[in-house]
Amino acid sequence: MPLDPVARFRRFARAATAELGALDQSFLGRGRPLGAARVLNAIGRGQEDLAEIRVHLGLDSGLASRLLRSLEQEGLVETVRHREDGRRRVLRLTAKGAEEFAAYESLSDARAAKLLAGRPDAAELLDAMDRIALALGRQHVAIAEADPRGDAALHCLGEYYAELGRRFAQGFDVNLSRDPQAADMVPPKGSFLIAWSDGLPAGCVGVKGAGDGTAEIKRLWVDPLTRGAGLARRLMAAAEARARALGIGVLRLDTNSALPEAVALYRRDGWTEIPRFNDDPYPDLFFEKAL
Amino acid sequence: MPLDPVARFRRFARAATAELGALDQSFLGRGRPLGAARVLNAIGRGQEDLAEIRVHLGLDSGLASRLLRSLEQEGLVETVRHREDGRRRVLRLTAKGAEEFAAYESLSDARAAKLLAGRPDAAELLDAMDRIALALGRQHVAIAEADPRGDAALHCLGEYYAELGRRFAQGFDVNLSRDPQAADMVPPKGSFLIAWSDGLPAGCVGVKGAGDGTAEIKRLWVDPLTRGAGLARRLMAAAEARARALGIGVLRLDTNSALPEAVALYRRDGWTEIPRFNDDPYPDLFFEKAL
DNA sequence: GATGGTATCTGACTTAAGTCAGGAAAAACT
DNA sequence: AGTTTTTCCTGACTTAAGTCAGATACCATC
Repeated sequence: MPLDPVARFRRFARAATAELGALDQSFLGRGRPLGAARVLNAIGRGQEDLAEIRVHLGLDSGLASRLLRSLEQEGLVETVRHREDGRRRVLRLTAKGAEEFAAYESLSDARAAKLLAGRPDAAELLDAMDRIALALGRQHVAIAEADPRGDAALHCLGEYYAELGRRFAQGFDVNLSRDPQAADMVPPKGSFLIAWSDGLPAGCVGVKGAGDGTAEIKRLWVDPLTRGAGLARRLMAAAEARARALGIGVLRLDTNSALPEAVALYRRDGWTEIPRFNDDPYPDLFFEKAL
Repeated sequence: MPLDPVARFRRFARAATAELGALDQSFLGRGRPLGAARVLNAIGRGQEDLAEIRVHLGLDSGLASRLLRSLEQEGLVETVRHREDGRRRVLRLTAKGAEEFAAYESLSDARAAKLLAGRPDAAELLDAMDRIALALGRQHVAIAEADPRGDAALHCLGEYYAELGRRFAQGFDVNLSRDPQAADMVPPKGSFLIAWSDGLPAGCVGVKGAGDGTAEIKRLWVDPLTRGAGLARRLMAAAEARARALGIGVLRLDTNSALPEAVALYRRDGWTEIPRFNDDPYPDLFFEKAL
């Protein structure tokens, strides 16, 4: 007697909208109509193209224009002519606008914290929420270069090491592996790319440059909850493109046969197996690709 | 480097509202303003008190009155005088209203089915959704008498047997246990109660009447995802109240020391241990309570 | 049967949201 | 250069949503 999937989904939808409606409420309470607050927040989250915002919020062009005008009159937003296309307008928060945006953010954060507080099962709840957010938001993952010593990078690497520890029969100790120096994964020598799912890291890859026109791909990791959507492949493609832009002509990498998905990906994407090129104890497979 | 819980929660909230907004859209598309559609759906879901709906939807009394009026003029809703309180109005869908409600339901169902379709990970997704819906909606669980042979009852009992199988060292085979005849759990002899979480069963308990003023409590089960919120206790209290109403003076039950939470609950709620009163192979503890 | 409280309704508002036709400026195309 | 397309703006609307001050009918209580 399994329950009806549609009924389960709809129960979820009702519960979520009932609770999450409360989060939308934080868009009120600052003396500004919902529409204007939504536009302000879209700009604050980095959308700077009016057309983009119109599509995203589903607004009529006249309405969007008026809402923007009211924000301008409040002194919260300023518009600059687009450098290449004079018809377009680039939107930016003023200092006052940024303050106002921060106020909305902290209202939302407070509501979220309150909903989480005092739940003994918060950890499992958050895991379930991650699963859903990542599944529903797969399309919106964006890859961007990041500091390999930043918090997001450390999160990704921590998860990566933990997974290797689970997957390798002998476990995995970072200290036994040649830890790639972060300095080699910063331009102009190399690069470190993170896949961002709505502001949270969901995957990473490092390009560790040798400084001689070659580099190694390191630390390819994808959050287990987002796997199966081709993110690893997108990360590899982004890493190759970035390497090319940095003037790197040959990429190498080492990996382990205990990671068959990764090995299959490399073979499929034009990597060729080569002999061992280091004495790291963990890898047993080595690949190369000319760019 | 764990991710910030608030950020995770808010990512979830954004992903969910973006996707679930689509479900709200099904409230449009039938040529009726959102407000009226929401009232119609609230009535269709069983809310028949105008004040209740006003609170639930957060409406001003004037607004609620007008929305209701427009539904009446469309011939979708009729109002009856409350039997006990003449100020109140009991709301009911007309045949035409029920049709219209069903149309909204199937629109929503179709959207939900579409969002689920083609997801290879639908099963895990639904588990995560259940967890969230049950955690967020704990307050809204309602206990009601149900047919012990109905689909919901079969679902609960299936889960119950499966859990016993996991918890008992020797496993559990329904056929070895004295299966309570469903007929003994139907009024006036006994009762079968289900805890409903927004239309889906989240727990159950049976009162198996002997017909001589005594009865046995059977099949107390709570969905693992809702545990820890006192639902078992509420179910037991409801079962006792129902038994009392059926003229039952003494309740008995058998249980197993492999189910310590249940045993603790019985002891806490005024049950006293008694000697074995049947030869069922599974139980090793026996309790009684005078009503 | 007077008093106070409750549930709903009515009418007169204000504000927000959404629609639509048209127009100006800039870009893209021919 | 002329035409078309794109991007945004403006003004004149309609509709929905929300507010508020009473009015009406009913209930409970003394």
